Amino acid sequence: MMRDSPGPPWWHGRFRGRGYRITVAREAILDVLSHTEEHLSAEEVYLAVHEIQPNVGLTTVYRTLELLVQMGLVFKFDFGDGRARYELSQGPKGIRHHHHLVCTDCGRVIDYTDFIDDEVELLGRTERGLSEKFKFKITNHVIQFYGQCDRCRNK
Amino acid sequence: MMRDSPGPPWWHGRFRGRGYRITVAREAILDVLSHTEEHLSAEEVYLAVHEIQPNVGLTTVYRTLELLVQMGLVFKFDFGDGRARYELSQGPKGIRHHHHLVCTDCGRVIDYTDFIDDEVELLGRTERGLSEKFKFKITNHVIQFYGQCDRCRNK
DNA sequence: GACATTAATGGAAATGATTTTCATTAACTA
DNA sequence: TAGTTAATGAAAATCATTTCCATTAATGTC
Repeated sequence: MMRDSPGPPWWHGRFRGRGYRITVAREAILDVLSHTEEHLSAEEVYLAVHEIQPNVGLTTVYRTLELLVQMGLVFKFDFGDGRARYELSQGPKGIRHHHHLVCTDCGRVIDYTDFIDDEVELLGRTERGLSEKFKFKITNHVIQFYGQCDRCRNK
Repeated sequence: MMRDSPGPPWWHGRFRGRGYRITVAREAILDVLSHTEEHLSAEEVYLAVHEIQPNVGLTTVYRTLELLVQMGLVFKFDFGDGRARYELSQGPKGIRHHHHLVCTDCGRVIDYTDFIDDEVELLGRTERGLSEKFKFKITNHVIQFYGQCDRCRNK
């Protein structure tokens, strides 16, 4: 994996700009999020953060994740297993934009990037149309497919 | 509003075919769902059902909604307000296929049918591609846009 | 139509994710 | 370095959803 570049993390500016403080807890949470490929739940983030900063509480993790979602730095998903899942929306490395394929039997989630270009193109067009018609300031979208994965189908 | 056609409701066959019983509670729940334009939560369905059949419990509403989702008769959505929302997926009247636009400030949800044809076309194509590549049996999809509605923007 | 079988039900209790409260701590600013 | 106040953490509260289990009622059979 690529080594992190030196100097202050890319998101410091985003925080300072809005008057948010840069704290140990926030550093740790963003560190965890930017070093995983998975769709972590709040508790999973908490456990991972605990390895680095044992005195960061679960409450803070929830609060911070919510803040990051509001700021647009993190996407929040519902894959139907009763807990929210979080994912960095972008980053210095420019995480590849993807959508999700969810198995309704076992809960497995597959990130796919195929067809993304067409999807993004259509979404952009739709977004512009909807913004105009309904006077919405659209900031985000979700596309997900649900079904049964191969493993579950052959059970 | 159009009067319901006489004879047994359209969904009786779907139930009988799978060996599910036709009960008072299920009749009432489907009745409520097929006479609303809204995205009801389980509790809202319960309250509406209570008007017709006061002895149907909340537990049964949850169970039935889950069953209907499994059967594909009902769609379950998460609009981010902490409770699931349910909507008849189709019906005798062939409810217009639509997608959702959600205000992240006030929670308002707008159903839109604009651009639906293009969306459905693309989704179909994507669905076929994904099914093949990942060996998924895709049964459903979700598209939603999030943003700030006009009212909330001018506050 | 009465009967047997068993799916379906409902109320209470349990669960579990997320939020609230509030006293304490630690970033930032002057 | 001190003052201001946003941020934190632990415990308690919330609240949607699920589980348990004794009871009821839908369906097929005689």
